[in-house]
Amino acid sequence: MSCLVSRLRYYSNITKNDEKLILELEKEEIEYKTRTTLNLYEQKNNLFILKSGWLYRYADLQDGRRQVLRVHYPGDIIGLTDIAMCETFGDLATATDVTLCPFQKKHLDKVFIQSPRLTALIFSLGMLEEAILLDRITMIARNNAVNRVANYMLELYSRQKIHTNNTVFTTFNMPLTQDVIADALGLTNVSVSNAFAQLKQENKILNHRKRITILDPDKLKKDLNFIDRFFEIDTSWFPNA
Amino acid sequence: MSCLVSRLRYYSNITKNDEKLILELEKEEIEYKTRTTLNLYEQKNNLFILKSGWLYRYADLQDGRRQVLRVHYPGDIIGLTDIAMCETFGDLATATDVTLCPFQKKHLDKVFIQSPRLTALIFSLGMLEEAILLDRITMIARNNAVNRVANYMLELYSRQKIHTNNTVFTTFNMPLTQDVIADALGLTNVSVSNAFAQLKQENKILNHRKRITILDPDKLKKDLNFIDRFFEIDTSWFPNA
DNA sequence: CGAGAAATTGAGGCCAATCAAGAAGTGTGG
DNA sequence: CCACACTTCTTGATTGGCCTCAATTTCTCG
Repeated sequence: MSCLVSRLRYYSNITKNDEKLILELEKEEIEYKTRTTLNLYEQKNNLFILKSGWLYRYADLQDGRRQVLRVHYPGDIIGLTDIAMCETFGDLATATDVTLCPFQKKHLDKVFIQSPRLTALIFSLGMLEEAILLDRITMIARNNAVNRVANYMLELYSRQKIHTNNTVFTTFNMPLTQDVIADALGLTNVSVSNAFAQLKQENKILNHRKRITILDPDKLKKDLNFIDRFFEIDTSWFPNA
Repeated sequence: MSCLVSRLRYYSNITKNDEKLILELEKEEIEYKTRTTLNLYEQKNNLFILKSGWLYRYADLQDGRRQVLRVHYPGDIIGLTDIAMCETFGDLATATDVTLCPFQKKHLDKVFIQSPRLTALIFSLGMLEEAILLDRITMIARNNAVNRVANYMLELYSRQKIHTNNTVFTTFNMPLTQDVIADALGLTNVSVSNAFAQLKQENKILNHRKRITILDPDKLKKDLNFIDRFFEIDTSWFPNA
C-alpha cells in the first residue's frame, strides 16, 4: 500500500503502531501534472510523502541559472531538510505526473514521542542522505563531465533498486531532461549531451527516449569508485521500544 | 562547562535531564596533537563530541587527491553522518590540538527513548547540516574560485558566531591551511592563494598568519547571496516532553 | 638558527562554458 | 493521421578559467 512503509520495512522491521503512525501522515492526497512547479509548497510547515512520480527541488540563482538540489522518488519524505528552518528554501518541480501526501510539520512530534525506534529509522535515512550529499560534493568537485554523468546514472540506478524492492533491470526509466541533469551536476546541457555521446561510444551507458541502459553496472561502479550507500543501514544501535 | 550543551541551549531550552544525558556522553576524554590523523576512528560504532580545537574529515581519492568533507568545531557531534552505515567513510585529521569525548553509538538510544525533545533538537541540527551541504554543492557547482573562497570564509565566520555565543569579531582565527581549503572547495592550493590575493586587492578579505579579517561581512554576504543558516532553527514543532 | 611546511608567483595546456544553428522528439488540434 | 509549434537534444567553433608543473619566498616551530 504505502511505499514509504515498504521502504522502511526494507531496512528494518517496524511495528503495527509504527505503520499506523505513517499511514496517518498519508491521509491526504494531491496530484500534479508533469512539468509544473508547486506553489503549494510555499505553505510553510508542510512536509510531503511522495506516493508516485519523480520531482526535484531546485534553487534559482542570481544570474538566472539554477541548481537542482535533490531528486525525489516514491517513498521519499520531502522537506525533512528544511524541518530545521523557519523558512524553506528552493522550489519543487515535477519531472513526471506526481501524487503527494502533504502533512503538517507539527504532526511529526507524535512519531518522536510514540516510537523512538521509528524516529531512529527516519533519522538514519536522513543521515544516509547526508552521506550521499558528501559523495556528490566529492564527485562534482573532482570529476570531469563524463564521470559525473556516469556516476549520477549509477546513483539513480541504485536508488530505484531500493524503491522498487530490487526489481529493477539494467534498463530503467529516467525521465529527467539533460537540462535537469546538468543543473544537478554543475554542468551545461551541452556537456551532458557530449558526455552521453561518449558513454555510448565507449559502450558503457545508452540513453534513448528517457530510458537508460547501464551495460555493465558492476564494472562501471568499480571504475568510478562508486559507493552504493542505499544497500543497507546499521540498525544495531536502534532502541527496541 | 560542556560546549555541546551550551550550543544546544543557544537554539532551545533543554531540561536538567537532557543536560545529564549529554554529560554522560562526555565522560571520557582524549587529546590529540595538531596535524595527526585519528586511527582511533577506525574503531567502529564510536561517535565523538568535540570539546576543543578544529578537525576535519576527508576522503582519499583513487588518484592521490583528496576531498575534505567537513570541518568540525567545538560543540559538534562527530560521526552522526555515518550513524546509518555499517562502515564509516573518510578519515579524521586535526587542524589544531584537539580534545574529544568518544562514546558508543549504542548509547544514543537513551536519548531517543528518554527525551523526544532532545532527539528532535539533534535531528534538526543534522538537517541543518544537510541544508548547508546543499548550499555548498550550489557554491562548488556554480561559482568561480574567488567566490568559493569568499563564501567559505563567510561560512566559517557564521559558524564561529554560534559556537562562541556571538562573541566573534570580523577578525578571527582560521587555522586551516590553503591545501585544506582547496580540498574542501574542489580547487588547488594555487587557486586558493590567487583567490586570497584578489580578495585582498579588492579590500574584501585579509588573511595573515592564520587570521582572517572580513572587512564588510554584510556587504559581502549580500554580494555573494550568502545565506546564514546557523542563526536560528525552528523549534515550534518540537514535542514538549 | 635551521629545516620543513606553507604560500606565492609565473608559463603553458586542457576541459568545459558560451554562443549559435540545426536536427530530433513530443504534444496538441484539426 | 497529419501539420505545426515547442521542447529537447546534437554538433561545431571559439573563449576563458583553473589545473599542472615548477621555482622561489615566507612562515613556523623545535
